[in-house]
Parts: sequence; C-alpha cells; structure tokens
Amino acid sequence: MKRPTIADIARRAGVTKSAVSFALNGRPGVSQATRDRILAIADELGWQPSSAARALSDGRAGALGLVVDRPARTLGIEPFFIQLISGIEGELAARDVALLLQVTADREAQLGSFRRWWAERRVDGIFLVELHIDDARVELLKELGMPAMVIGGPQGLAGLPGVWNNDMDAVRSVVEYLAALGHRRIARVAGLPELWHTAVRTEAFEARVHELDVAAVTVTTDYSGEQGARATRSLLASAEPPTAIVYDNDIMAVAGLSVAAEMGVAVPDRLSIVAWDDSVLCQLVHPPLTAVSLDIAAYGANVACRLLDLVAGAAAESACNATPVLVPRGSTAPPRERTR
Amino acid sequence: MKRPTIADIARRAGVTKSAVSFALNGRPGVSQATRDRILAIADELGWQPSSAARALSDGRAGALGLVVDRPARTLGIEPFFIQLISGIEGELAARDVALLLQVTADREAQLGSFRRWWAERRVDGIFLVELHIDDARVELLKELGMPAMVIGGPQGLAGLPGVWNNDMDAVRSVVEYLAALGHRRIARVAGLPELWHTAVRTEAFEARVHELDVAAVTVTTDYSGEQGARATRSLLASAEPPTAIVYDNDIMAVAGLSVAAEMGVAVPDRLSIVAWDDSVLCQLVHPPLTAVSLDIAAYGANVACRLLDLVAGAAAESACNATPVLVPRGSTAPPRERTR
DNA sequence: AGGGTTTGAAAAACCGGTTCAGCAGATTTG
DNA sequence: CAAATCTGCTGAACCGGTTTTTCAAACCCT
Repeated sequence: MKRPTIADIARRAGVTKSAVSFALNGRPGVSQATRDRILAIADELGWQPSSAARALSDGRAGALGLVVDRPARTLGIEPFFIQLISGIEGELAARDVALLLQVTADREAQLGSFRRWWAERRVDGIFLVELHIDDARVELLKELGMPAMVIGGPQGLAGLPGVWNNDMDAVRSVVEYLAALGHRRIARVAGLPELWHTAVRTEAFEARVHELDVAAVTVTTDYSGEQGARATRSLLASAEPPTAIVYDNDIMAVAGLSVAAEMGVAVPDRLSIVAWDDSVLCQLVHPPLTAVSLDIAAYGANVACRLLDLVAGAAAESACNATPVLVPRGSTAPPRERTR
Repeated sequence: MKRPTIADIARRAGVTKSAVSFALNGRPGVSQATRDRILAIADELGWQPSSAARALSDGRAGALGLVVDRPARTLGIEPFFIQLISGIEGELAARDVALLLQVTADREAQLGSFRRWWAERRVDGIFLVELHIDDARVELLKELGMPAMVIGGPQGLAGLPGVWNNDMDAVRSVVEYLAALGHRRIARVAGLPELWHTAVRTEAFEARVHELDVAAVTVTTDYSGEQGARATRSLLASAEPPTAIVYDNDIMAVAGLSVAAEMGVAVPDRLSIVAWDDSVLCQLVHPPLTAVSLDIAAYGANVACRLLDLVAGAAAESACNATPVLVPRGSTAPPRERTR
C-alpha cells in the first residue's frame, strides 16, 4: 500500500494535479464544490505532503537547526539545553517545522555543519547558542545569508538579531540581596570568560559591588563541576575567604556546596551560596540552593517564534526576553562571625 | 550568487546532467578523465547536493528521528539523553545523515509524530527509547513498516530489533557487592514500573537477593528527584531501615543522599548508596557516589550504526551492547551497627 | 449580438537530483 | 571482415509537489 500523492487524489477526483494543489493550499482557482470533494478524498486517503517535494519546489526546508558543542563532560548535566529545546519544539511542532539537532565536539565543526546544512538546504535557519565574543560563526552566517537568531547574545550584536535576558538587572539584585544580608566579601565563580553572557554578568557584577562598597572577586571556569569545586576550594582556603559565593550555573553551585561540606564550612552559616540557572537540582540538595530562576522553555518558545517570523520574511528584530528572578532558599543567610 | 546545481556543473564541463550525476556518485559510465574534470568543477563551484532533490528522487530522507517525552521536570537533569544523542550524532554526522529531534509532552503525541514524519518522508527510520511494556508505538511502527531500533528494550521484543544492555548481570553484581560488604537489608528505589528496563532490573534484583538470603524491598517512582527523596524518607523512617539503597538513576541517588544528610543518617556509615547511571553528578556530591557506569555515547553510536544498516536494507538484528560496571566510590561501606 | 471580463480548470514548466534506455564509435570476437 | 560486445556519453522520464500559462465556457454591458 503506497502512500498517496496528489496525482492519486487528482485521478480520484477527476481533476488535474494543479487543481488539487490549489484546493489543498486554500488558494483561489477551484470552485467550492470541487475543493470540498478534493479535501474529502485527500482526507480519506490520508494524504500528507512529501516534505522533500515541497522543499524542492518552494525552496524551503521546513526545518530549523541547532548545533550544540559543549564537551560531553558538562553537556548532560545542565538542564538548560534540553529545556530550551523543549520550548523551541513546542513552537515548531505547532507549525509542522522540524528541528535538526547536532552535537559537535568543537566549535570548528559547527562552521562546517552550518555550511553543509545551508548548502544542502536542510534547514531554513538556525539558532545560535553560546555566543562568543568575536564569534566566527557570526561572520559565516552573514556571508551565507542564512537566517539566524542568537540565543543569549548581547543587545547590539552586529548584524544578527537575537533574544537575550536581562542578566544585568538580575546580577544587581543578587548583589543587593547579599549585601542586604550583611555580606561584605562576595566571590563569583563565573563560566567561560569568552562567552558574551559571562562578560555581561561580570561587568554588571563588578559595577554593582563597587557601588555598594563590597569586596569582590571573580574566578572564571569552564562551567564544569570539577572546576567549580576547585575554585571553591581555593576561595575558601584563602586568608580572607568570602562569606558568599555566586555560581554561574547550578552544577558548579552543587559542587561548591559539596566542597563546603567536605571542608567543614557550614552553609549557610559560614557561607552563602547562590546558583544561577535554577533547576530541580537546586532543590534536591541540602540545604536547597537560593537560585536565579528563569523559565527556559518559555525562552525557547519565544526565540523559536522569532526565528520562524524571520524565516517567513519578517524584519530582523532583537528583543529582550525576561529578567531572571532571585529565588531565596536555604543556602543564603546573614554571615556569622568567623571567630567561633 | 545562486547555489550551484549539477546542471551548472554539466554546462561548465560540456556534458549532460547524467554524466555529472554518475561522476559525483562514483558510478560507472564516465571515463576517468571526464570524472576528474567534473569533480574539479564541482569542487571549484562548492557544489553540495540538495537534500530535498535527492530525497525526492531516491526516496530516502537522509535523516533519522528521535522522540523524547519525559516530562520537563525530570528531563533536563539526567545526562542520559544528551549523552545518547551525542553518541548517535557522531555516527550520523560521519555519513551525512541528519537527526530530527522532538520533545513531546506525552506519549500519545509521539504516535502522531511518527505518523507524520513517516507520511511526510521526513525520516528514514527512528530510534525508540523508553520502551513500555505493551507499548502502542511498537504496533504503529510495525503497521507503518517504518524502520526502527529500540534502545534499551528487552531481548526478545516481538517484531522490532533493538540494542540493550546487560542490566541483569549488572544488578546481580551490585547485590553481590552489597551483600559482600555485609548488608542484610537492601532497598531499591526503582524508576517507572511500566518501563521494560525497570522490569528487567527488578526481576534480576529480586532473584539475586532471594538467592543470597538478603532482605529486600523495591519502591517504584517516576524517576524524579522529588519522589526519590520521598521514597528515601519513608525507607529510613521505617522500623527496620535498610542499610543500603540502590537508586535507578543518579538524580534520585543525589536526592537520597540529601535526605540522609537532612535526617542525620551518615553516609556511608549508616547508609550505603548506589546510583545507577553514572555521571559527573555522582562525583560532585559528598561523599562521591558508588555508581553503575556505562559509556552512553558509545551505546548511542552502536545503536545509530545498527539503525543505519537497517535503513540501508540489512536484516533486522538485535544485539546486546555492554554490561554496565559497578564503580565503587565513597558512598558504600560495610554497615555499622545501629546501636551507637 | 458582439466584444470584454471573470471563473474554473487543464496543461505544462519547474525545482535538482537519479536512473534507465538508447546510441554512436571503438574494441573484441568468431 | 562482419557480428557481437564494450565504453562513454546523451536524452528523457521520473520523484511529488508548486506555479505560471493557456483556454473554454459563463457572465456582463450597452
């Protein structure tokens, strides 16, 4: 039992392929009676358009692409990507657009994937995540003329539209919260320094601690729990250890919490911990972690919408998605005096 | 600057499209000299085949599909899926096959996705994960005649080929390990009971503890950290609490560890913890968790290879991938007497 | 009644590949 | 030396849609 084509429908309806095409796409050119008859037959036969034929004829793939290149070591842990994909998917599925996913070992491979996807017309556009400062992908995409939407890039990024979150205000509220609790020495265990959003957060962090006259230090890592643990160890072992640490992702925060336990530093009495990127993980550990929370799936849906519009021909527009909010839990408290 | 087609190459080379097609696909029918000339021109023009045209003409999509339907709550945490996808991708990318990913809210939606993907010829075959006992998807796939590879299904699953792991031996070795340490009351916090691999593990577990004359109890959950925590709480609060708990995934094991900390039960002195599905998470917490480890990316690569072969026309064959190995870490030790 | 517009549908071209039948010319074969 | 086979390529059909062009019949207006 072969799958039906519009030619089959045409034969059954006693019309030509063109009439069927017009009818199925709701375009003028066929009478209402004929249209109804064709639709009924299509339905009866269980007809579905061949994505290949459609792609070939109208030039669009009906698919969008996403390439992720986190090293396997850290990739799986962060809920961020799957949540993001989940949000994107919700939007795409509704419009019958597919999502092509690729996981590459390094960034160079991404360039090749973009080229190939575009040359093969596998996708109509792509999502760009983890934007670096001076990102080679941006140039390539502009050169190819490939529609793209930057996820999490800064506002005024040359050339490509994007959707970002108001991390600056969120960082400020974290600093203010800790300062209000009485913390005077705050550390921040940041992610990869070459990422745009790390830079944005660092700048906002440095500025706000300076204004509030709080002593602060920022350590950069590769986002892995291992480096988060190492950074925590050296911070806590220093002469003047911080009384609060802000981590750039949840996995490092959990690692930091373990290090504190291992070193006999009570949380939150001796050390307050704040995690960026909230997830169930933050609520599982003991004490539950105060975190900066954001609805990532909604973020993904938002971005997907915009890329779809862009592909459909809308003007390229950037927008702010939302401001992450601080969710206080058991890992933060006023600092207790060190002597005792 | 339009993207080049084989017609462009043909014109430049002074031959017809057919000759170009033969040359590019390494098929006989053109002389070596002509072939070289055509390849050089194709390379110069940066030609890449249009996936749509190819799909339309030879009937294969050049893509495989994977649908995941874990609820968003638990989805992001487990490294399993991303690692699996990463492994699959490695294999597919080498052969220029794309991976379509869909994240659905419920299982019913999966059926629709399969139908549509197949009807639209979007994919040549699909990976079936999280196989349920009496899974409606199996019937549908057989009805559609869609090539599929079951990931993690049991050996003798009617009709569909699959690749599984030797969980039975792994379960046995865990039980033996704990028994050898001196544990006489072991609990197992299992995953969803309707999943095949849960059933397989449960059966092996029950059988082995019986043989070794160890008291055991199995509690089923939905894999979420929340339910893992709840199960742990009630187990530890019982009259005769277990001295060791085996968790069916890493996230529940971490949750269990937190509950133990919260209840003042020392790990591993009073309670030993074993996690199934090893991940960096297990090494981040304190103490690091003894875990049942498996190279998931390699598993994905293995499965991908087999589905590609199946799609290419090979006979449908099932196979065992590997036996997960127990990695002892700090969360397991001989039980200490309860009185004191 | 005759010329112009509208309507509904047919016919054909096209998208970019693959594949198959056909066909000259060179080479092998009896 | 004629017939059969092989080689290297051409021309055309085909995959399943979309889109443009063409065309006949119906309708409209003095």
